[in-house]
Amino acid sequence: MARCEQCIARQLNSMKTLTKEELRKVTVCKRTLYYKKGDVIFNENEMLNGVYCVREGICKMSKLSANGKDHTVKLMGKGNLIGQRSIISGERTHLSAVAVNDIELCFIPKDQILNSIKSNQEFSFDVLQNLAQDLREAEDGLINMAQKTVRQRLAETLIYVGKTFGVNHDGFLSANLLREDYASIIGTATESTIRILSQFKKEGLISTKGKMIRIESVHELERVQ
Amino acid sequence: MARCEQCIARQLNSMKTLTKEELRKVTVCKRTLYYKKGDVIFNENEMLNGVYCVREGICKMSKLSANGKDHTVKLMGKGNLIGQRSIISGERTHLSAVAVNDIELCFIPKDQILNSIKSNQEFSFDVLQNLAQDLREAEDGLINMAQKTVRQRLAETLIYVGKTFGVNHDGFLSANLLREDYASIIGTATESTIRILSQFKKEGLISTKGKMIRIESVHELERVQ
DNA sequence: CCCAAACTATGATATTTGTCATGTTTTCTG
DNA sequence: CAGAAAACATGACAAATATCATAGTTTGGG
Repeated sequence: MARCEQCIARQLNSMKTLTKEELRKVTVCKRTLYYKKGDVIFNENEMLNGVYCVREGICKMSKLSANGKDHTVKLMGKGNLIGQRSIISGERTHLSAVAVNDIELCFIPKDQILNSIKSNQEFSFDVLQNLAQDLREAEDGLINMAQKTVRQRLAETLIYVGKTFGVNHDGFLSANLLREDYASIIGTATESTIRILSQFKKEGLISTKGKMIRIESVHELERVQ
Repeated sequence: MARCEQCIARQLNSMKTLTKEELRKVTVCKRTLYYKKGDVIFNENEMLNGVYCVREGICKMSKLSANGKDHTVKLMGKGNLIGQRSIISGERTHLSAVAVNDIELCFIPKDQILNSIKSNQEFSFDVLQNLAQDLREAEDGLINMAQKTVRQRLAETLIYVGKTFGVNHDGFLSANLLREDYASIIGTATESTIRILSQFKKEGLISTKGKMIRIESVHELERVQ
């Protein structure tokens, strides 16, 4: 059984503030789970029994709309805690979690988290700050959706994906997202995404090789109108 | 000096869980402020020294975009705490707060709030749950912006404003918002908002008298496509 | 109570984005 | 490695929404 004390993912979230004793308990009660690309971790409107800490891979949090399309609210990578909001509010999930590529998660029972929130003030405040950060990001996303063009949102998303999930040895974005995934994030049709990627390519802002995308000029992407 | 123990607004937010001793302290250090319609409580990118508890009136939280328009992320009414997120994260504001009509606020210094978060576990957890709720609302708003038409968003906003801020004796919405305010909330042009309100009027979903709006059928508004 | 300013209203037109159709390329699997 | 499925790509057209122009109506301050 892998020891949580040595987990890198933990350093990236509130669990970095857990005491040694709490970490020992987590090590004992956690379970490591593996999902394949496309697998559903949970659906909308489910009760969760714990949170999932991402150790490897990318997971998308999305909601299905009436017309059958889904919108991706955010991507979760190494260190992100999936289901944290639902556990705290005690409500059912309002988003589904789906593996974008093969992923490895640690499931931590909710009692463990809730107990630490109630007993460990430092942990509790860190969770509070994390939620405040998430809230800010969600509000900023809302504003982007309202005020920016599809072109601008796609440009920003490419930069974000590059910064957050990095690039491989050739400089191509490591997060191997489909055009459809990008469309779901920026809230547009897949065809529109493809069309704009073609424009970006013509304008020299990006280059592609198959489905892979390489950013050629972050600077110019930032200035897209 | 008004005593916080008896304040109705307090019952509507996390401050309902403060101890008598804490409330006494808040009563002493709080200041009551009055703003006129259009007054700015704070701008984007300011450091706050405390939170503002809405006692009366409505305040909009919005962000200015590059093209000079602003987008309203949410409306704050009686009991809402303005600036809570910024105080918790320790960051500057990312939204501005502007009075939509004449309002009365209580300013509470941040130390008072932060001390209670650190020492009062019940209060801290309640704030956590509030943030979780805010996060859910922001994410839902993001999805609505991406998936719904302007017509649907306007219909939902009218229902929301009716439920949240009530109606006057004639059944007209009490929150006396401008067409421009609605446009800013749903993320569209003022003209589009006016045009759709005219459609709703023709379809019998609402009626108007000057700038005032009365919902004639919540049921049908909910079904707008 | 009158007038200016602010707000509401509507038409004409432009722009953005979505939808449908169709073909090509890439990737996966036996 | 072949064939099928999935993903990518692009054109033509439709729909939604923004922008600009212009006019009517309401509201608040002197």
